[in-house]
Amino acid sequence: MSEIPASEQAQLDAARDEFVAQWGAMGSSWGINRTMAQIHALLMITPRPLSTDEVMEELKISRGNAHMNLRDLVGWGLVRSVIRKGERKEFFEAERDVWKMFCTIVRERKRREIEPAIAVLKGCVDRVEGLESPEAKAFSEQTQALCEFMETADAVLSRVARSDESVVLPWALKYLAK
Amino acid sequence: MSEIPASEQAQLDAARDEFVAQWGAMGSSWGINRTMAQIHALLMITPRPLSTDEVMEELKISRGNAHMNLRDLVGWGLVRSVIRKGERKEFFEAERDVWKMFCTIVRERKRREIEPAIAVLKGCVDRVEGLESPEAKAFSEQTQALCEFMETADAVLSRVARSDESVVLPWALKYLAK
DNA sequence: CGGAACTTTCAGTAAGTATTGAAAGCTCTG
DNA sequence: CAGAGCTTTCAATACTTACTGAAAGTTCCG
Repeated sequence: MSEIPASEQAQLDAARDEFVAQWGAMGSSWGINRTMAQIHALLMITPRPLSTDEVMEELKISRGNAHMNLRDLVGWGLVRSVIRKGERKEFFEAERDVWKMFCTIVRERKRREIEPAIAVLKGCVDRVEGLESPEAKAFSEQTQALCEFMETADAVLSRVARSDESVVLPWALKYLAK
Repeated sequence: MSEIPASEQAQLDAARDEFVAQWGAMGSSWGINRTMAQIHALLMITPRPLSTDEVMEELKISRGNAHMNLRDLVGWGLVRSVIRKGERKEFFEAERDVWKMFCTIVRERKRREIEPAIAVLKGCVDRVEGLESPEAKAFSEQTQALCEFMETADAVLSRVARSDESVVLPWALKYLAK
């Protein structure tokens, strides 16, 4: 049996806590709720599935909170639930491949945010069709430019996130990075 | 003098309000404060610089709020202030070129969010260097993968946002979009 | 210098979001 | 079909973030 000094364990625990806290803070600034980001962080760095109770315990959060955010993460496709045979409890495990994670996030944000935005912009463009005042012209031009931009972004992201390409992607991007 | 029927004006106003409201809502979901996004929207679709008072009036917000958010927008480089000769008031005008806007946002988010994130991740990697337990190994591998990912993203975005390329960019991306 | 015109700050408050904890719902098993 | 074990929901509440409005600060001009 190999030795794992208590001090090393403490050092690791501290690093893990730091990571979870920071990932949570980052989430906030990207419009993602702190707890959700923390749970995600915790699952990413834990090499085995965790139960709701373990998540509650680690992060000192309530059952309701843990439950809801785990569900959301599953909804995003970033976490999957695992049922062990013979156990009634549900366990959760995060996708650990960063490129797959990236593709998943791109795909979801595209669906949840970019596509609706395009619809809204198109609506705005339509509403002023045919108006002749200079103000109307300015409005129409700007909304149309934004709309085209979003459509291009949408198309580019579709290509980038095409799941069967997630193996090539790191390679391609690293090349792009020069 | 050309005719601009009141109904057309009303139609335009409604469309403008809709656009401002929706852009504000979009901002929220991207972690940007609603008012800031609304001011940005308003300035984008107004073909002349506006004063703080005009912004307050249009959006029905307080002076303090208008002021702070205008400052933030200037800080992001999305809005510039214009001083007309002979006038003491300050006016504000948004960048209208969507590709320049895009580059500005990329550059700022990179600086404010990606770079600090890389620093944090590096810190986490360092803290567990040399630890041997399997848990430590898992942690170290995951943080390292995230760190490399962020560095690649950082490099790619640097290239994309290089300001002198903002003319080629639309072309390049439209090509990428297939 | 006095004060008009405008900008900036910030304590207090309002509005919006996230969290808790307890109750209600399932589902399996004896 | 009773109840243990686990999940789900949600009203109440805590926390966070954004906004207001008034006061203080700056700049310019006669």
